[in-house]
Amino acid sequence: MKRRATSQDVADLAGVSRSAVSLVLNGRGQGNISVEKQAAILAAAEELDYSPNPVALSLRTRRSSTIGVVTDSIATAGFAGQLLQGASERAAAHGYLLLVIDSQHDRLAEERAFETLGSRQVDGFIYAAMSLRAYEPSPGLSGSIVALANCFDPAGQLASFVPDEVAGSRSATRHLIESGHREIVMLTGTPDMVASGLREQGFAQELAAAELPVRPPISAGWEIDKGYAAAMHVLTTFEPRPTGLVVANDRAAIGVVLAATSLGLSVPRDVSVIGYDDDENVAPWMVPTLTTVRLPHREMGEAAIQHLLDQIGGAVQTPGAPADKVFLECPLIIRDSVGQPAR
Amino acid sequence: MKRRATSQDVADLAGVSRSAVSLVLNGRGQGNISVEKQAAILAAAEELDYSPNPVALSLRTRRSSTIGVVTDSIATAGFAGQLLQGASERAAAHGYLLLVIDSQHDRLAEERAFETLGSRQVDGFIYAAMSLRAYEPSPGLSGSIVALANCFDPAGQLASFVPDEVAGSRSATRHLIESGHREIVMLTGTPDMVASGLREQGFAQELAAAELPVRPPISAGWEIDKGYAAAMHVLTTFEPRPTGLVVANDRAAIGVVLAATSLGLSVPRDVSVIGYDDDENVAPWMVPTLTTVRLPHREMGEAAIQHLLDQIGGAVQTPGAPADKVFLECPLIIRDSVGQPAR
DNA sequence: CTGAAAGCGCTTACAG
DNA sequence: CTGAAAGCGCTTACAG
Repeated sequence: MKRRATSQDVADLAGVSRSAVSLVLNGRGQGNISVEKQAAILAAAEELDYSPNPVALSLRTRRSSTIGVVTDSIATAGFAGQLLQGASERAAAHGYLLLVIDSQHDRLAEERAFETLGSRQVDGFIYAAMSLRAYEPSPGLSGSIVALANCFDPAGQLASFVPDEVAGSRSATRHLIESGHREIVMLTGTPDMVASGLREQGFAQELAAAELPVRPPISAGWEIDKGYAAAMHVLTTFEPRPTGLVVANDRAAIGVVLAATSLGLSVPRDVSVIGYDDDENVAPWMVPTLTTVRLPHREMGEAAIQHLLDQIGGAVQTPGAPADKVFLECPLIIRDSVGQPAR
Repeated sequence: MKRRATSQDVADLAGVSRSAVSLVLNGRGQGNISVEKQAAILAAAEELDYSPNPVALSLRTRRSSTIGVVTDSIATAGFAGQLLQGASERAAAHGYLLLVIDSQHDRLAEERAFETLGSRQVDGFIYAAMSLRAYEPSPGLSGSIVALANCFDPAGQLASFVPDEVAGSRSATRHLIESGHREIVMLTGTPDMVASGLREQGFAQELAAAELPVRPPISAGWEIDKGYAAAMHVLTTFEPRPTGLVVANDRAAIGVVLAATSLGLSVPRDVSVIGYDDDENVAPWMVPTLTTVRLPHREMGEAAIQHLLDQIGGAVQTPGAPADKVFLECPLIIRDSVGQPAR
C-alpha cells in the first residue's frame, strides 16, 4: 500500500506552494493563480493521483462528509435494510459516507450514539425507525441538522419522511372493491403499532366512499401464525364468508393463504388476499404471487439524506418553525392473489 | 450544542501543559507527572467532560477506531443484517465504529469502496458476502488488516469466517433419521451457490453413515415458489412418498408446507419438513413452527471483528502464511415441523 | 519531573 | 498574483 500523495507532494511537483494547490483544486484559482501554474498544479495532482486526506480536511473544516445514522434496529425486518441502502447510495453519490449505530430500542444507547457520532464530526443525523412510530427527539440533537425516516416528531420540529399508510391502505381496499368484492374483511396488525390504526382508517374510508358497510377490523398481527389464526377464524365463522381479505402485512398473508389452503379454499378463486410491505422475499414468490402495497423504504432513506444534503448545503430553515412531514407514496403492486369473487 | 472541551481547556483548568494532560489521560503519567498534578488533571478532565477529539486523534495517529465494511448487498436477505449487527456491537464494545459500503455485487464499486475507506484511515477491513461464496481479494487490500465474513479466499491468504454448512446439513439429516424416517429426500438450492453443494454433501454423508440409500437431491431453489414446485413434484410422483424433506432454506420450506397442505397432507403428520437459515421472520412463526438449521450470521460478524481487533492490537500473523478459515457452528433448532413417520 | 516544539494534512486569511 | 504563517486538536520525542 503506497503512501498517499499530500498537497505538499503536488506543490513540489508543480513548483508552487501548498496554498496555490489548495486554491486551484478547490476551484478558486481563477484570478488568484496564473493560468500556467494552474495547469501545472492540475497536471501534478493528476499524475500523483492526489485527493485530499479526508481526516485532515475534517479537522480543518469541522465537517466530515459523513452522516450519522441511528436506528432502533437494523437487523430485523429485512426489507427495512432498503432504507439504509437508499440512504447509503444517495449519500455516496454526493461523496458522503454513513456511520450507522443501532440502539436496539435502548433510549440510553441512543443518546450515547448521537454523542459518539457528534464527536466524530458528522455533518448531520438521521434517525430511522424500523417500523413506523412517533419519535421523541433526543435532546442531544438540538442545533444539529437532522431528518427522521419512518418515524415522526410529534412536536413537528424535525423534518420527517414517512409512508402514506392511509392512502396505501385505501388503494388496497379500492383494488378489492373494483375487482367486484363486497364482502371484505381487514385482518389488522397489533394495536401498538401506529401503522395498524392508519391502515384501518384507509380501509374504512375507502369502504365508506364506495358506500359499502364498514366492518370492524379483525385483530390479527404481523406474523405468519397470527394471519393463520385470524384467517381460520374469519373463514370458518363469518357468514357470508368474506371473499376479500386485506391483511396486516405480507408475512401474515402467508398464514392467511396457508389457512385458506388447509380449508380447501383456493386463492384467489375462493378468496382474494392482499398484503402490505411488498416484502421482497415473500410477495413476488408466494403461490400465488402476492398483490400487496409497497412500503417506500428506499425512498424514505433517499429523501432523508437529500433533506440533510440540502440543509448542509445551506438551505434555510426558519428556526422554531414546524418542519416538513413528508408522506411518501405506498404503491399498489398488483400480482396474482386477487381475483373476481365467485358469484 | 456546547463547544467540546479540548486538551488545552483541561490543561488550563488544571494549570499544566497539554503534554501533561495527554500523558496522564493516556495512562503514562506515573513516573512522569507528579501525583498532585495527575489528580488535578483527572479532576479537570472529569469536570469538563473531556474526551479527545477523534478526528484530531486520527490525523495524529493515522488510526481512526473505525472499521471499513464492504458487503455485496446489505439490503436483501434480512437475517443477514444480523452479521452487521454482530459486527457492529462487537466493534462498539471496543470503541470502534463501522463505515459500511454496499458494492451491489459490482466489482468496480467494490474497489472504489476499499479505496474510499482506506483514505478515511480505517484500521481494518471486513468483506462480508450475503450468501456464502468464494471471494477473490481486491488488490487494494494487500498489506491491510482484513477479515472475510460468510465468504472465503480460495488462495487461503485471508482469514475467513464461514458457516459449517456440511455439519449443519448433517445434523438436519440426522434429526430426521433419528425421528424414524427412512424415505428422506433433499430439495436443494440452486447449483450456483456453494452452500447447495455443501449441504448436499452433508446430507449424503449422514445417510451413508446410517447405511441408508442416498437418493440424488432434487433441484429446487431458494424461494417459496421453488420449494412449492419441487415439493409438488416429489410428493405426487415419488413412490413410496417420502416422509421426510430436507429443504434448501426456510423460504423454500414455506412453499413445501403450502404444497403439502394443498395436497391434503399435514405437516408433520404426513410429511416432516426441515428448513435452513432459522429466518427469524419465518421459522418461529410458521404453521407448524419450523425445525431448521441456524446460520451463524451474528457469530460471523462478531468473529470477523474480533479477528481484526486482535490484529490491530498486534497479534502476529506470519506474512504469506495461510490464514485461518474458521467454520462456525450451524445449530439445529428443533421446533414442530418434524415428527415420526406414520408406519 | 515538566513545558515548548514539531508535526499529522489541510485551508484561509494575511503580507508582499 | 503568490508564498509564508497560523491553526484545527492531538501526541511524541526533546530539552531543561
